[in-house]
Amino acid sequence: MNIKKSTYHHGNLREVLISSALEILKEGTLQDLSLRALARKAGVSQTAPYRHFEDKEALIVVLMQEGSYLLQENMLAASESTKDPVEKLINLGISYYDFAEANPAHFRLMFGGSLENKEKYTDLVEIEHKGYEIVQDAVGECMKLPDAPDMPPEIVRLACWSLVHGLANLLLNNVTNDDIPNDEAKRAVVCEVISLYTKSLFNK
Amino acid sequence: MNIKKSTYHHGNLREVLISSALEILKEGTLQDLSLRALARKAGVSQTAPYRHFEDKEALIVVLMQEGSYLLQENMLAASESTKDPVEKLINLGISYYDFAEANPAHFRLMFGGSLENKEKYTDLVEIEHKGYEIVQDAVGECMKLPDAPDMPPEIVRLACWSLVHGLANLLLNNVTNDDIPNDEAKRAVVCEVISLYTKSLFNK
DNA sequence: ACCTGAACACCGTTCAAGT
DNA sequence: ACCTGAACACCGTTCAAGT
Repeated sequence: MNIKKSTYHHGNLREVLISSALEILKEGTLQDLSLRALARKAGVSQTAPYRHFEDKEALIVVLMQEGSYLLQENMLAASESTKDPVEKLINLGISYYDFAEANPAHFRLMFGGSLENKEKYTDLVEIEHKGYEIVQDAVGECMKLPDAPDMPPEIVRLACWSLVHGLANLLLNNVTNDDIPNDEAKRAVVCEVISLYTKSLFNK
Repeated sequence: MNIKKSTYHHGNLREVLISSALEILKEGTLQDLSLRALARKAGVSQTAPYRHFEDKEALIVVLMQEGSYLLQENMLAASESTKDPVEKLINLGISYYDFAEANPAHFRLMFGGSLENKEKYTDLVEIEHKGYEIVQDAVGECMKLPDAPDMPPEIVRLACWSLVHGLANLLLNNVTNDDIPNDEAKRAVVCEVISLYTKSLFNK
């Protein structure tokens, strides 16, 4: 029968801790994310996680990488739904917002300044770079349009990204006091703002 | 001589705690902000702050209000430096960024989703509303221009605010991996992005 | 190689007690 | 009215010890 008994404990504690952490990010807040809570969930001693993560920051880095993957998957799926370059860019922005709304804690962890010296984590930097490239490519296609602004594409990219990022943050943290009744109305506002933006930029 | 001896302790512990907290926000990170640390700084027992703040959240609300005042002062000062409506809007945006760069921890506290139910705190909501009005007024003046977009002004306001807010957040948290060498270069990029935006919106 | 237990220095918060 | 001290339930992290 060759039953694999949990050797000493799991053997795959690292994976269990990560997926527990992802669950907490899905359901709870950043405050709920602690190494001790993860250890408790896994039925393991408080100090066991330290065999797999040097410290809490190391766990956070992995979660940020995981978040980048998820976000990029969403963005790629959204951009494939059309051939028109401006629509592609719009869909990219909306999918960015959708990710933030669906994963608020994860989004905050990724973009809330959790890391003091991000440059240290080259893997993370590399993965995030792929996200930049997705935006860069989409903006690049739009810049070929006849009415595209006469500006360095990096500036246009940063502008597009800032708009969507700011929009997601403001709506996520309930900063705007426009009486937006529900999530559906929120999303409609997002579409409107993004459309206004691409129209202004590319005259389309 | 009528020397006011510190009655039992200070008498003005509340004010001392608030200004200590502001110091911590100025010099340190959000993690450094704790009621116990404030009590220690004031030379008072760990539980003394609870005579002046119901809980940590109550302190945070006061700090958010204080931050809104400061930000609004900066914005008003910046917008008074010119008569041109578009320049006014640009200066407003730059002053917003400058505040974030000069007060990163305070900025994160204000806009990082620190509060679960902000609606409960009517004083805070009211103060923040004044900030919205500053932006609203500036955008309103720009909307009178001949080439202004045919869009509800609330949408244009949210778009302007989102752009600047996103820009501040991305640069603050080192999310962009463009090799921007120093703070001066960062600020130049901010000016460039904001100018691009107003030019696209108002054709100016 | 992987995990435990005790320990240290932190948190927020409550509650009875002191002036 | 304002503050203290002890206590409880949490953190992150270290270190010696166990399997």
